[in-house]
Amino acid sequence: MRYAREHKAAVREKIVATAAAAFRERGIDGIGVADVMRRAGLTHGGFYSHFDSKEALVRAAVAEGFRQGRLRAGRDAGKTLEQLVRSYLSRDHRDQPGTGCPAAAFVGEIARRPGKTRDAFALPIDRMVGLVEGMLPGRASAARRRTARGIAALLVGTLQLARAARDAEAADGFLQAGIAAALALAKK
Amino acid sequence: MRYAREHKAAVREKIVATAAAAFRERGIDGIGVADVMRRAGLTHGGFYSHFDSKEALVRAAVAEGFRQGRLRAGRDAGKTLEQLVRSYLSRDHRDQPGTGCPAAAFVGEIARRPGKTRDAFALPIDRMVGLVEGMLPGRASAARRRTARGIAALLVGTLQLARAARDAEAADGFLQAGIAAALALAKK
DNA sequence: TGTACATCAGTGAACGCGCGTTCACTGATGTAC
DNA sequence: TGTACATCAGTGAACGCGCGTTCACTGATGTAC
Repeated sequence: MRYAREHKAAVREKIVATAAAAFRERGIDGIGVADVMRRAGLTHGGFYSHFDSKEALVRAAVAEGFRQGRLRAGRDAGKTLEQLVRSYLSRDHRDQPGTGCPAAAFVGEIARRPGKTRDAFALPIDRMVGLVEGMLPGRASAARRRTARGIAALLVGTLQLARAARDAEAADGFLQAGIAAALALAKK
Repeated sequence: MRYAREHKAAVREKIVATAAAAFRERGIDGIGVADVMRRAGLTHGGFYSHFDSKEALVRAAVAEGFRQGRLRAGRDAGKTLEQLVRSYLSRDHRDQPGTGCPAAAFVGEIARRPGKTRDAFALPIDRMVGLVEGMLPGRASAARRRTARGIAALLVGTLQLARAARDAEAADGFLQAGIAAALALAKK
């Protein structure tokens, strides 16, 4: 059946948004093309009229995840660093990877992906560091960027360890430790 | 052919050591049973006389990785925290994931693994935090453990971001930032 | 305005491939006599 | 000490399954007349 003018672009957007959530929840290799299409309410055969390959979808989904994510420049620019850190290292974020930070979700897999996929990851990471940097006191400098990178790495590492933890004490303990450490670094 | 008394245990150990490296290099889902056996100089059919399933090997390999790893209590207990941090966040460690820290290698995948595998990860993480804690100044306390957790998360996050980076400036920049941040946290 | 045709997003069966796992078999060595 | 047999780690073909990808087909709608 033939569809109206903007139908295709809307469907593509739906597939990308579905994939962005599914990949973050289950890992890139943990979700197949057919799974994504089913979640989007379609059949898998039509996938290749939207994308050249699964890897092309992965690239689009990584970018889309950062666009929605908790560290979106637009949404978070008005926040203080403390608000951002507490939101990032919240139980809610820990328990909802599908709508959470793609940096934490993908950082472990991304190094094994093709170059173009790695590029789609590297640029938003730079923006994430820049966002943190902009919230730090003082003027822009190499030292401020260094601190921002440290805080970004701390956030990503903490969220992952909290998600990996087996008991509530450890899972909450990492979140608390991450918040305290991030605030300490910000004040230096 | 029948083999001498301790042959089987030695072969099992070889399979586990091979898997511990291969899983860290390529990810758990990135390496198959047949790959591991081939790397160990065997054929895949014999695998199941050593392990009940691939997941049983994963558990053994995770534990083995921590036993060899850069944060082994025995090897690193004499080091200062600064020495440990500089070794952990070295270019060498970044570029050699196969012989590197299993915490950084597996933390992203482990949450999606069965409970027993997650247990095999959680215990060594506790030991890793304990090792860092023991290197911090002051007496044991909730605050000291919190700082140790923050430093552990920072190390893991930094190593992963450095490995994911696309250019040398970012890859080295994260390592430098992680070292500076870890030392700052330790001094607090 | 009404009709015939072209379009092409979406369908669902099928492809080759690699995965984890199973199994009948092999054959060097330990054990029983 | 020498011989026959049992053992069982390792081999390699085969299993079902799900993956990414391809393809002939469908049919509602846009376009041409």
